[in-house]
Amino acid sequence: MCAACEIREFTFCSVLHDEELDHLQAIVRRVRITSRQMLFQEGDDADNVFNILSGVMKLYKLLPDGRRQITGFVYQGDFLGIASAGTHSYSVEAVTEVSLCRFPRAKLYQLFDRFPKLQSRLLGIATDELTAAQDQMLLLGRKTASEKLASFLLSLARRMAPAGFDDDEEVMAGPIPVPMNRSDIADYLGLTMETVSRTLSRLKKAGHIAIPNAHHIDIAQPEALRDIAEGF
Amino acid sequence: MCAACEIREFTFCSVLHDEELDHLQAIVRRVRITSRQMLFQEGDDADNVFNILSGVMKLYKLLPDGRRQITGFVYQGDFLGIASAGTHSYSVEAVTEVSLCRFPRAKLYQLFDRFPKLQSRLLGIATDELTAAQDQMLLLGRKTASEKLASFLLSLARRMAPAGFDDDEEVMAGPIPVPMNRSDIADYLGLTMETVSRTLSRLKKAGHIAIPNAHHIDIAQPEALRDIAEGF
DNA sequence: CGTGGCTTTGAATTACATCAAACCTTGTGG
DNA sequence: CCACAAGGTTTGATGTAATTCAAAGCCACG
Repeated sequence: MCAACEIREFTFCSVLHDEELDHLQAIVRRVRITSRQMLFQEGDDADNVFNILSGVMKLYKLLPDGRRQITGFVYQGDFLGIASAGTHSYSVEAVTEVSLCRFPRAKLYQLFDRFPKLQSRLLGIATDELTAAQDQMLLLGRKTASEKLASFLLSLARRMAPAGFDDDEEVMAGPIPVPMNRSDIADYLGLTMETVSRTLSRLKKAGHIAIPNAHHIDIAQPEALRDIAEGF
Repeated sequence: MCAACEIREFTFCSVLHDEELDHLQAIVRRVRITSRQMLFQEGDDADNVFNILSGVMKLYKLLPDGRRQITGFVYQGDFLGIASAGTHSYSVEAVTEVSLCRFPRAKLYQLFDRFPKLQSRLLGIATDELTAAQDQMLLLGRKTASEKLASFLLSLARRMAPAGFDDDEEVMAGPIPVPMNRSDIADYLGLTMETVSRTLSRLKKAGHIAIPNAHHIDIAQPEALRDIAEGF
């Protein structure tokens, strides 16, 4: 039931009020996907778009010899599937168990006529993603391994931090869950798994972070990490 | 006069027909900018959006120590200035002399109500840019210097090639103008100027390209270059 | 417990960067 | 009209951050 959706206010659905939401309700379908399962692949027809209810997924592109670039991770509340040519230009795979809302693209886009604010919202989302993509280009093209890892950890904290994380006050409440493995992080940052591991070890030795276990990282010195991330 | 605009059919303006175009006409202003002049800078209020009539501009982001990442070049017909937070997240500088149409953002966006297809078009543009950004992430994160240069030259050919260039038939009609300098190319591809120069020399020695002069490159073997670009 | 799949650490290699100098072009003033 | 100054480009020698190859640790699960 969309009207009672627990993450409604964090997604594009929030632009519609209760009775308008019925139109979304009419075309949506909940889907559940287990870890490592593909949602769709590069080249597939982009028949559906999605909204992440819970879990984490990775978007990536491949070169013929298997080199992989992860272009983004999507988290709870994120919109997924804006595609240009009618086919997807990247593949999507679940990092954790994921549940999502699936909308037939054609039907959703038909609603744009009746609810222009839906389309405005989508334009806003696309615009934000574009800004994020430009930040990532700066990271991939010009940042060092330490700067890449620092940037990544801070952005991960923004999305995965347990309640209590406050971006302004620099208060980190406990370790951040790191759902993806070292290989995924490497392919997201344009590095190798080994370099990711080594660089995390160095950040740990410097006292900037703690690593209670491979899938949890504690940001001990947010301010220091931010300086590194921004290249100071 | 918008209705008589020589590049009308290649821009977002094409979604409006003659009388609708008057509304654009009412808010547009032509601007001319000389080479090396800034259009706007990272952090500036995004009060205007632009349409390139002629010339080439570069978009870039900087790190505090001066490292630069060029996130894109824009050419004739390209739309410029989609920004998220109300401020620009990148700087824009003219590579050549440039003339463009300037639209006050607020006024243009007001037209979305009356002409929803304007907004659809903008969403389409944002979507295409997002796809291009993902391709560029793959390039920056995972391609070698040769692959980067091959990709760049082919994309440049698509935008700068003299009439007669046919993407399918692989017919290259004469040398491609290369308006940007080696340093710009380097900052776009995440390399140094020297590596760009060396790599071009190697492509030349291999017979894939000819370099009549620093600002013109002839793609002698498009098929070979494409294979390199795609990582085969 | 043992086995398989991550992750970490170590040693050797390499693609690209850095530092440095020579080599054009192009424009300018004598 | 030529010399030469300035800015960009190319080429060379050397350095290094990150990769590659390899092995050892560390869990988690049956």
